[in-house]
Amino acid sequence: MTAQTKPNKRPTSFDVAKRAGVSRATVSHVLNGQGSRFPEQTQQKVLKAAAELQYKPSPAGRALVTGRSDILVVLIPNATFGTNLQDLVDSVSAQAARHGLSAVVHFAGRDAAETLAAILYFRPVAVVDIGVLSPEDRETLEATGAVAIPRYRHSREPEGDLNFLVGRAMAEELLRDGPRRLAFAALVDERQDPFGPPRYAGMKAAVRARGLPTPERLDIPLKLAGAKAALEAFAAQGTPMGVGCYNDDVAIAVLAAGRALGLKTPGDLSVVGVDATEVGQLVSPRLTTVLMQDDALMEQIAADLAELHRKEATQQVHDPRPMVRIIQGETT
Amino acid sequence: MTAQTKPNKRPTSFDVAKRAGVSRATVSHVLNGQGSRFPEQTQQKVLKAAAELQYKPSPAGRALVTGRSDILVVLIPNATFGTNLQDLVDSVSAQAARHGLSAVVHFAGRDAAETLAAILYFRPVAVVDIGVLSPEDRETLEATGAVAIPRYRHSREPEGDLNFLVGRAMAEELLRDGPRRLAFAALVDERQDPFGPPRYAGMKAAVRARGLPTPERLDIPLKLAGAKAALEAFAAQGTPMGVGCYNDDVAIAVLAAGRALGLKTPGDLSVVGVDATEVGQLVSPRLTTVLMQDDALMEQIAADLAELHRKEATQQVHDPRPMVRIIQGETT
DNA sequence: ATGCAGGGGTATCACGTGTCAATGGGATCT
DNA sequence: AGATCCCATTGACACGTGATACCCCTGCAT
Repeated sequence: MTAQTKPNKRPTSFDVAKRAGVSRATVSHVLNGQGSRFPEQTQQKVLKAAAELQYKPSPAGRALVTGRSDILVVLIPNATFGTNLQDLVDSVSAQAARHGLSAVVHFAGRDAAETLAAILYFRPVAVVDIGVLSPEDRETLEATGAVAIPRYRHSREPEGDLNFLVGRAMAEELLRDGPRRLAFAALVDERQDPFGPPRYAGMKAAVRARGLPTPERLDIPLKLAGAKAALEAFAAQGTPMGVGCYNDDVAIAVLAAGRALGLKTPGDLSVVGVDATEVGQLVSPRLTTVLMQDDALMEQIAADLAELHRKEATQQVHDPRPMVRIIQGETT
Repeated sequence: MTAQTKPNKRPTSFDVAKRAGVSRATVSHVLNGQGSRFPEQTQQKVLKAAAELQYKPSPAGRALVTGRSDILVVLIPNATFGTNLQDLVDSVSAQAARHGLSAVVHFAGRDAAETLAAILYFRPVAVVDIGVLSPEDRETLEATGAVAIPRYRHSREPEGDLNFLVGRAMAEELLRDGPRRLAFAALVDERQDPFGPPRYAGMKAAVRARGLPTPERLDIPLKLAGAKAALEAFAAQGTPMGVGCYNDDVAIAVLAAGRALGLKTPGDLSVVGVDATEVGQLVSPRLTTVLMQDDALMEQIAADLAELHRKEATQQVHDPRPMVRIIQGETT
């Protein structure tokens, strides 16, 4: 077989042009939305040929000439990857695919600079960032031409931040049946955690509004021994007490520690988690927890994504109503 | 300012060449390992210039000319993303970075063809696949020049599969104190799950070896009501019974269902989970669970990764010893 | 007949890289 | 001294695409 055998390569725009009987430039124009200048018949020829060959533009070629890839990075805080974040990833991936983008998940590392460098490597069209990047990082990112999503924060005030509201809701639930000593149970993990501080701040604000002493912060590891030790010092000051937890997993650890210390729940120790995890509703006692439903955030992300491949700037989504709801369990 | 202002672009290999006083071809040769042909002095000049400019080759340009990107895809089964998988991702990412590759996480979707297409889009150097891809998919993948990692399965026999061993260990633990009726509690989730079947198979094999009736399969949702309904039919046949669960979360659901049905654990209902989750050790009763420690798999992946940018074919790792260990809890 | 306008299409450049084939020059061999 | 060889280096091409500037042709007005 000396004859040239087809190396089974993916078709290029040149192949499409040949099949459609036009030049490669015409193909490029038609396929990139500039086709309105061409008569209907020509456009159809090109579209038909492209479809028949299952032509997909080469990402590398496109990236080389435009200086930007077709990649959308979804930046995930490394600390907590629960069902809700997974749903976010699924949703964003689906939307990205619909807009011809390819979504890529990236877990934020310990080192912010390293994380940013890894992202910049892809020269992405946009980065979906739900709180990992600092304002400076976002600025650096946008200086390269990438879009940081969501583009608008609905509020610069802490009171508008969803995680702040979560903290406040926890404190209010814990103080429902009267004043108690409160604490915030943070996650002990070397990975960075952007959500803990605002939740703690929310608790502190709610407590301060009632004239009660500032809740302290406990670092709760997800091991019984360590959690018990961490809770012991706080418990030694007397009961009853209430602990608002970073998430349901931490709440379960606090409950286990309380059990080991012989504390009654909710009598001596009441606990509130965050996330409304399935597991949290399956343990005994069933967890009281906070469900966050950030419709505004999701809508804003969807809107930003939709407006991405048009040139228009995104409008701020109309009705920002972050929602926080207490799921009543048996631990408060 | 009519003078040309530096547009602050990233340096190209041309800039490096200019600074080092050599040609661009020389730069490319030195930086791609072919530099042994050049005298030490020239290499140092190039390396120094590249370092000073912080030169990073353009992924797009490189991908365009080589037909392959610098991307390593880590394919994750969508069903279960626990701490262990996250550790795997971390480990692989770090190794990839060390070899100049960029790791990208991709969650397998429901549609296998779609997942494969999304992967192929990146034209990755390699894909780390711990059980999602079918043999045909792997073949398709490798036909494009990508490497499917791990390259070797240590055993084609089911007895060598780690998940099979997990199932067997669960059955043996459940039967430790004498024969009981067994069941496998599978995850009810629309997302695909590659690990459930081999675990179930392992249980069946162990049970059959003892001449006991085949364990049935229960679909356990992670909600109390649904889990209770699913367990009720099985429980109606009489006690005692033992349930091997897909993972610790399912095990917790089974325990909750048993509690709701008034079953004693471990008297009437004994339960074994998988993964040795932190939460599993914090609930009461503390979970008996199976810890998988697949050193062989991790070593194989590391070896494959290391040999990737050399041209050599990977040797099969020397000592394949998949390890499965029972963590004794209070549920058996 | 000549100029003009504009629709329809294309030649060509630029993007940044890896690599083959070729060049020049110095050293060695005959 | 002339031929040969090798080493260090480089020019040039190819990869696939988006976009700018240009050309050609037709129809119409002058």
